[in-house]
Amino acid sequence: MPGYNLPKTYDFSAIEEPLYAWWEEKGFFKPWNDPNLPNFDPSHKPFVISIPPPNVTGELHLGHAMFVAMEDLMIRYHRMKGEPTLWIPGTDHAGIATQLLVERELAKEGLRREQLGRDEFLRRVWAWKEKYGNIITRQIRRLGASCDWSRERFTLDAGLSRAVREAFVRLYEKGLIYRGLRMINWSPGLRTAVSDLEVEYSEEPGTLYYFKYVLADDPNTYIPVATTRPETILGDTAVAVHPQDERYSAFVGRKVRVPILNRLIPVISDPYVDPQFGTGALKVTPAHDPNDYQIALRHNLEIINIMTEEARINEAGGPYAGLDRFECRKKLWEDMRAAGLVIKEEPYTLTVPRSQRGGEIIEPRLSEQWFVRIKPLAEAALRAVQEGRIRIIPERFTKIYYNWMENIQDWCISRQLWWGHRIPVWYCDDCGAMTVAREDPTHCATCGSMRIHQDEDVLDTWFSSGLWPFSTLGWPEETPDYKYFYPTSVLETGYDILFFWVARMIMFGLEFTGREPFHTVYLHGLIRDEHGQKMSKTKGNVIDPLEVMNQMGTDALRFTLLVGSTPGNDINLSLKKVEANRNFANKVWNAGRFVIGALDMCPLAPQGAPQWTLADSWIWARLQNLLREVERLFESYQFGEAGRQIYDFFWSEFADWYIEIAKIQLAEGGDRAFYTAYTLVRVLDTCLRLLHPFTPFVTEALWGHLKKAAQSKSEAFAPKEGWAEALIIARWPEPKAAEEWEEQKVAEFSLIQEIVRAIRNVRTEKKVPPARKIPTVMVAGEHADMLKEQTQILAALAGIASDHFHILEKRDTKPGNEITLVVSGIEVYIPLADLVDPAEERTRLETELSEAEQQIARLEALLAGPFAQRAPSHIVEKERQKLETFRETAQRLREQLQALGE
RNA sequence: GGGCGGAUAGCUCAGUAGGUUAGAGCGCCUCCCUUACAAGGAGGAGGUCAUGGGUUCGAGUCCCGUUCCGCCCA
Repeated sequence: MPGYNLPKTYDFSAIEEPLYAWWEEKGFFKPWNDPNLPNFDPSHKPFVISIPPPNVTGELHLGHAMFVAMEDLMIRYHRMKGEPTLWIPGTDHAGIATQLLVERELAKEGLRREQLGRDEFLRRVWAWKEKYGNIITRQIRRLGASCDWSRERFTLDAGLSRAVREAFVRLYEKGLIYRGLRMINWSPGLRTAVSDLEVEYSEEPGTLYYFKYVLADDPNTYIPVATTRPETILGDTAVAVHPQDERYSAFVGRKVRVPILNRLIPVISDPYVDPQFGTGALKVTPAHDPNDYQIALRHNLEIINIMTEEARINEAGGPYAGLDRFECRKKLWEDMRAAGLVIKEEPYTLTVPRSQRGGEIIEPRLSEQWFVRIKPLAEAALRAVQEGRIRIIPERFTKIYYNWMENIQDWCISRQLWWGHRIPVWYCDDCGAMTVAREDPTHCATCGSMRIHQDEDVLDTWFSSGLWPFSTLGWPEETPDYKYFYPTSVLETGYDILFFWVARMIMFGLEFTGREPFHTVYLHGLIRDEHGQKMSKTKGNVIDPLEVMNQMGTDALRFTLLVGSTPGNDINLSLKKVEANRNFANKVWNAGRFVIGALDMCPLAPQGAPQWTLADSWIWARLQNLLREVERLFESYQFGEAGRQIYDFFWSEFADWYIEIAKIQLAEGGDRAFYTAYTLVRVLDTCLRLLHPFTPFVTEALWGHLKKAAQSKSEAFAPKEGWAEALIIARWPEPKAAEEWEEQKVAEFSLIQEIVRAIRNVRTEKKVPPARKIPTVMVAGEHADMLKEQTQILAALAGIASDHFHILEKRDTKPGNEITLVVSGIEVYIPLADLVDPAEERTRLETELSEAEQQIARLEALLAGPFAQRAPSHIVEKERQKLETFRETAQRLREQLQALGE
């Protein structure tokens, strides 16, 4: 009995790693149709996903687990459908994150990167990357990701760097990249610019500070002004009021004195000022506020920067120079209070810009940076979605995408970091011209001078990520991979990076390749804890996917993520759910053990043509229905629902009913046993295929055992197309149109199930010991023949004593002292004197009768109304059938009650 | 301020072709170690599908309004 040689419990820990190694070694992760090989056939359409590149120095979290599960599901599905399938893995260099990590390490040695110099520092980062860079990819393997590792890419690889260089130069040449002095978001901690998207705004309690702007020519008069950031007073270059504001019109054109510094600045009028806010007079700090900067441009105001890169006050701040921005706020305010310039303070809720990374307060800063002129790119990207060339799932995100694309601002792409793609721009020390080149230049393109130096900054990591779908395939080279695999098929990622990444890939893809980089965008939700809270270290509710896999297996985690989620919606993950799915994997394993064992209990070959039993036909019909459902759901990206249906079929129909009945059929021996084993093998085989994209390990392992057992038994158990080398490349089950006989068999089997449940129910109610067999008489009218054929099964499943079991068409003797059930018009009598209490029996029958009568009344009303005329006939017919059955049931119940009354 | 999502069993959620007795997992109650599986089996309790209207023969599902929770953008 080979089935029983398998362990009783599915032991994932012994199976996962070797299985993954085997898949990879066998080359199953590579597309079977490879444009680099001689037998390549370009006529097959490939299915391609490029992985959302994780941070090269990162470690696995549930977000990774989610996208790997989701993408591996799609990849395995398409691979099994026979499409040449490619999933390109890789990582990105994560400029800021990685640089921070290495700087932190340096700090332990008491070093700063400036002390090492750029080259030495970069050498250290690369060393770091070599050392820790493959942790994340190893962890991704652990999840079962079937990506083609021979094509792995890294954003700082030579090839991808070339793509970045090419992209930059092209945009520059088209005038879509420019350098300019702009108000940007500055991260004082990181000492670099960040993009708009990297800033988060949070409402926080703060203070509104009211103070006096004293008139230069009249020390006793002042304009009251309110601010949330008093330290910026040091950089004020005007006070602005609304042109129509009569309170202040007399002051316009005059000068006021900057507190403490005593600089004289003008009072101006500008419609931007909101007379309702604060005092209605606005202090203008052009170098430290985007709106003030605009005002300054309109009025030609002086622009005074008062802060260093680290947000300390610089020499422009006079006595406050050297103070941190918040220390300065306190000190200045105290000094102003002492000088009698303070009016009052009010609690005020402010909107604080914070760095998405680290959370420090972002400082608006006037600075020279590189920008992408985004409008033309965005317009094309907008059209691609509007015209349906790219579809976003779930659909509601298209609106969000439109909204962002329509209001997009130029993208600040320069970062004051060292780790990244250095901006390919050289400045001439002689003529001052810029040279922008694909190859590092040796001299100035304008004057020929050799005295040139490269821009110090690097590009935003997302700039290189935006090229990912094609840079990974060799672009700008027209490589065989690029020509065959691009455009890719589906881009799958979390909705939180729709703008950061997806939108930019679409813009860049269209701009550089002239094609949409993918036809479908599938967005998954974020993973939260079991009560919907965001996971965070401070809350202590972080679930480590590696730990979960160690405890419950990769399949359990994957199945939980896949089945517990719906497109675009967040998922609340609890370990209880993972545990339930571990149990499912174990259920599959054990059903497999049974089927494999069954092969030993049947003959090698049948004597005659199959005589399918009701159960055989039923499970087959249900399986066919499942195939149709799964196909429909996969096509509409409803993977979770598909998984749920497979789960339900496997457990509640195949395992709970068919396997139980198969035990009886196998015991019959002969052809019955053979065809039962055959059905078991076929259904299990099909289920394993359907489940494989969800739970690759347990299915592959079990399928291997099944294949071996079946092969060693007889070729008669092989699938039509023969046994594939491995489940991962076995054929996906294709659905067929429903056949005539299916409905009838399903209906008949439902009746069997109903009867069995009714008897089990009454057994429990009457506390009949499980082992006790009970006598039973069924009176089944037109169903009698059908039920007779199922005698054995009914007896076994309901615990009926075979030699006291009678199925009749009609009953002529009067009912005696017995329990009576009526199931869909079929009478079931259990003559057990010791169990019967006539009063109880009467009550039970009355309750059931009243329920039936309620249904009859409901259905009669329904069928008497407009429903009968308006609803489709098959729906009406269904209700008529129901009514008929209830009437019959009610009639039987009345007879019983009458008999009881005699 | 604009947009989006959610509200279904004690908890977490499915229910995306509208079909008339609303499902799962977990939790709870009863019983059972029956040779696939106690990570299991059998039975059971538990829901006016947030709310008010509308469309329809028929609404958890479609439309409009309201309330609460969450997210995104400005």
